[in-house]
Amino acid sequence: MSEEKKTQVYLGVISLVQQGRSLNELKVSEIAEASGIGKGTCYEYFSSKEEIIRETLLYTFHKEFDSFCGLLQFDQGFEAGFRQILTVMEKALSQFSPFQTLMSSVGKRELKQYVSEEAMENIMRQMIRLIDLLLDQALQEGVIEPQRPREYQRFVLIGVMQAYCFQITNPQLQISAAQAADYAWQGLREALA
Amino acid sequence: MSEEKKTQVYLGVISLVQQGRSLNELKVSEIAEASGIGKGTCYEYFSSKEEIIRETLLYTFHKEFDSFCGLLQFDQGFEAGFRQILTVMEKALSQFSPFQTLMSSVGKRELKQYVSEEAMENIMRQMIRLIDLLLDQALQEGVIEPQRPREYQRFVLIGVMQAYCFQITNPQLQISAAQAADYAWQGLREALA
Amino acid sequence: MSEEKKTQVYLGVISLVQQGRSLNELKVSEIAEASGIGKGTCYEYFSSKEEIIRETLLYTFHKEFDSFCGLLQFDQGFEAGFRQILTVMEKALSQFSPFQTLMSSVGKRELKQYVSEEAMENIMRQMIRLIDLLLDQALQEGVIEPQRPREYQRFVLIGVMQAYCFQITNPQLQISAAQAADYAWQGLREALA
Amino acid sequence: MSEEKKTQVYLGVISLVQQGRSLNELKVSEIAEASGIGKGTCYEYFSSKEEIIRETLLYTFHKEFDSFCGLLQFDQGFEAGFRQILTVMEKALSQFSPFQTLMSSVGKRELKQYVSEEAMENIMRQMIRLIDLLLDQALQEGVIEPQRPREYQRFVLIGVMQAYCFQITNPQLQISAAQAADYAWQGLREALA
DNA sequence: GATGAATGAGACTTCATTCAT
DNA sequence: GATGAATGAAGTCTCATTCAT
Repeated sequence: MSEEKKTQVYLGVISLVQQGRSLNELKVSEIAEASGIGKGTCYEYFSSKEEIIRETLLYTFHKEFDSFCGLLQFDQGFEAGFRQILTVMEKALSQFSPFQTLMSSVGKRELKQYVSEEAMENIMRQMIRLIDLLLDQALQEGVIEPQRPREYQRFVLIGVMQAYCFQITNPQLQISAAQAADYAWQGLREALA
Repeated sequence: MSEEKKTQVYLGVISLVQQGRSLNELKVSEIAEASGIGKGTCYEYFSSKEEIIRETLLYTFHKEFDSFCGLLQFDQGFEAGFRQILTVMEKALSQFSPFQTLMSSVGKRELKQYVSEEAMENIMRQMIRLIDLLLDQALQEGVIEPQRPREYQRFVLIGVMQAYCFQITNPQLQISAAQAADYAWQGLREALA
Repeated sequence: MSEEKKTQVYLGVISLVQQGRSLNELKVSEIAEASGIGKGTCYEYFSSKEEIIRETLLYTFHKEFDSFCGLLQFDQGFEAGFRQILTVMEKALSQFSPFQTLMSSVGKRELKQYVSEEAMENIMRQMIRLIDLLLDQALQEGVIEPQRPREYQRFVLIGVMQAYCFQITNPQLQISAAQAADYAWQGLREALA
Repeated sequence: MSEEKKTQVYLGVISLVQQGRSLNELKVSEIAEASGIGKGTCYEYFSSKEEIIRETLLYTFHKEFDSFCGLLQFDQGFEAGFRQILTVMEKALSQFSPFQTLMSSVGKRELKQYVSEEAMENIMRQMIRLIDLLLDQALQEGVIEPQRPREYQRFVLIGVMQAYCFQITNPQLQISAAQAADYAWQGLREALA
């Protein structure tokens, strides 16, 4: 069936990138080989190489975003949920998740070539909604003070998560993941309490 | 003189990228034309297209980093200096500074192809030193409490700066630059005081 | 099939050289056109222009050497066989056989670039073997005296054959092929009887 | 003076070829460097690269031919003179004389591109004249019988000289230069006496 | 539907030649 | 007269795409 074959191609592209190739140097012949299909067959399901890459990016993002959301736990309290997110992000970053891997091989500029402005905005909207869900839970549990404007709350949550990722991906800062998670939690508390 | 011609080429590349082209789709003929020299002349000063791009990245980064450092003010107090940095970053991001522009058109993966691991680490080291300089000033002025570990201090400073950049570059969050700067300062104070 | 396409290319190269082009001035596009295939197709069967030329030389030599050997007749006596060789060489030289044509457009120096030292030595070894076969027949028939050392016999046979070729290819000496063949036979007899 | 500079260039070309480069791969920049002059200066004395190569070939040939003729000795008898020629040829071949070196790097085909048909014929005429001079001396001394036609005499002389060169340049035949010279003399005597 | 041989546009790079100094 | 920086025509080779099987 058509969607299966397409997925086969997505997985081929992902495997190549995970082997260290960068997206814009992939050849159609490589993709076909990595996907276990013939070169010509790619053109039965996609109209061009660019479409293959664009759709692979979208596929990967949705897959990863869904699994990311699935891992979220709102039932064991905000702190547990927050730390769970950090863990998931750390795993994604250190294990080179498909999405992370793909993203690291395209610049923002190229990304726009592949993914429409609209798709990007949609993604961003979903992320903001997720952030707000988390903040709502934190408020309910009284972890953070209610009087702060929502914009500031978002600012802080984004900040600690980004700082966490930065620490993880820059070993020169010489902090363990656990230590960074504690700092993230501490920073969040102090800035929002 | 040789360095002048090279600079001419760097500027040609930068102008192309600022016109919206992405680094890895540039043709040598375009670069030559944008630089106002003949195609063959490029090869008098660089041995390959890759060398042109690599050296342009290094040139741009060093130029920008120097000018960034030059704009720092340590003499009017920490808060003024901190806000100055935010302003500079905002200007760089919103005006598409050459470096920002170039960076947005290469993924991390490609970046490694062009810039050696060692050069990357060197850059990171310089940034950490800069962060520490700022934190030292904040400590001297009593803006932040001395008992916190330096790692945590860095974590927070990086976090607010990254969050600030994130707000600036994602207009969907609907915050003005000034507002975001206030949040950054507030977050810094609350998390480190 | 792969070997057929390669042969198609060999024939293309040969036809170009027979039209007066010299090997090292051939362009891939010309070769492709002369072979009746697309430029890119050449690179499906050969990895570079140099490989095309090298393999064409080897192909042509083997083909010609085989047909040369096939024309040899050991069954009608030494003189008939010897004159047959001269005839074959004369035809090859005057009709611009593929091999002769190719050889005339590469210097020894270039030849070594294309054909390995080992291949050259192998060829030479085969030629010596051929010479010895002829000399053995001459000895059996009593055309030449047995007491001469084999090295001298070879020396003479090579000498008359080379002189014959020299006469053929230098019309200034104003000898007909038939006359030259008679001289070759006479010289051989007198020097070896 | 003009001729001096030209000679400087000839010597530059010769030195390059003696270093193993082949004529048709030389770059003007290399020739200029090897000649110790600027690239542009070449074009003050020659109108093109082809002219440089053509004139170098002519220069080298004439120089070598003259020195070859100069070494000939007609005053110590034919055998001494004949053997002297063999020695000179052997030296030229084994020591890679400039001419020999240049010749080995152009095919006959290329040679025609560089040297006019007329020049070639002229050279051949001179060689025939030389051969005839030698044969005259041999006749005077009674080394060879007078009744043979001149064409046959030439045929034999050319044959032994070519066979000698062939032996020298093909070590696989495993004959020393001295042995080959004896065979050459022997062959000449037997075929012409 | 699946394939991969064939293709040619177009990329990078070289280098003979020019010309301002 | 001497130079070499600048040039662009032209070469080799790649690779996305097509299409006959």
